[in-house]
Amino acid sequence: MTDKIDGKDDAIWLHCSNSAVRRASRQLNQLYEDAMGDTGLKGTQFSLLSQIGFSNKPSLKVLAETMVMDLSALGHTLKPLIRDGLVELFPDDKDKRVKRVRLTQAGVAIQRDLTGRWRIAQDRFDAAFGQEKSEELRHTLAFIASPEFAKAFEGDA
Amino acid sequence: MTDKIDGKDDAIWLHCSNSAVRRASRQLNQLYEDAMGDTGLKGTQFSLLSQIGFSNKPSLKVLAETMVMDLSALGHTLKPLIRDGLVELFPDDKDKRVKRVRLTQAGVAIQRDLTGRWRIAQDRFDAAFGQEKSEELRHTLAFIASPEFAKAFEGDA
DNA sequence: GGAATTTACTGGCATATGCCACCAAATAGA
DNA sequence: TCTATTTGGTGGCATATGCCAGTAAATTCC
Repeated sequence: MTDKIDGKDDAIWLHCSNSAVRRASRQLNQLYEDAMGDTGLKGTQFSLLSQIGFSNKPSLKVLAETMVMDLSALGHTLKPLIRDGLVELFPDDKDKRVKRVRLTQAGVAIQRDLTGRWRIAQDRFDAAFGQEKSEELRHTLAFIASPEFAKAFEGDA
Repeated sequence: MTDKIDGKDDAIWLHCSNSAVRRASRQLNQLYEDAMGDTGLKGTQFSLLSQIGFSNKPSLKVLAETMVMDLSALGHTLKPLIRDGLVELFPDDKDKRVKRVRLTQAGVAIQRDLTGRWRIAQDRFDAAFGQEKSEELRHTLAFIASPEFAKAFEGDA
């Protein structure tokens, strides 16, 4: 039964929510980067810069949890931003294990610039998808990304 | 204004659909891989194996488009699967530029095994999220991943 | 207070993805 | 037919992410 009838029978992303989300993610990444593109910064980097801007000097741990990212993945992802002087790490006063993150001046400037470009992309998304549905979708996705959802997914028994 | 009031003011994923999808994607990847985990294969590899199984010896180009992936990215992603003998490439009869993909016997077996494990994860997702909403979400995401949506996003003018 | 355990990061390794430069085959044009 | 252009893939380079194995600092337990 491996080879179905012939051509485009079925598709994994119509059955698997994980595949569906990843696939949509690739598309959006494309669309948003086209719209913001020429700064050389990626969509993820914009997200990260923005979230760091929104936050108050978060520790790597906290930022990673917030972003629903592995701590080490966050560390890796920050490297190019640190190298390019957009972000900097500094030690916590109380706990010497902890490193906190903040935007540099350059980072703030870039983030501001990116936000303008991002806005265009987001407006296009809302136009194509519907403003209301857009917001609803983001909330839905935030729920899926929440610890409560993870608990419901795993825990229920 | 870089540092807002204090703690958890706002979040980029509540404003940016792209960030929202990526973040949810990270969570789901985690959850699904935990549930399927011990085969050593990733969620993406399951998607790919499944889609190759669903398709009829697609060319790399076609498969890439179907998966909404960059052609070269697909090539890279297939490498470990080819190396491990789950998938194989073979030339097209007519067009010597074209390479087609298919599962090997081992690939078919693994895919079958993975499908069983995946089903558990998907059932948990449906249970936690709601069967109906789950299906609806997949359709929504398929729409977002569609060329029509890309056109609407870019083209409208 | 000192050993055992936990916590926050780092570094190495592997996959996931994309862009760009290049190559070869196929196709359009003259 | 010969040349210019288009197409389908590959390889190199860079970021995105995650796991695992340390490491050092903090906390828990005698």
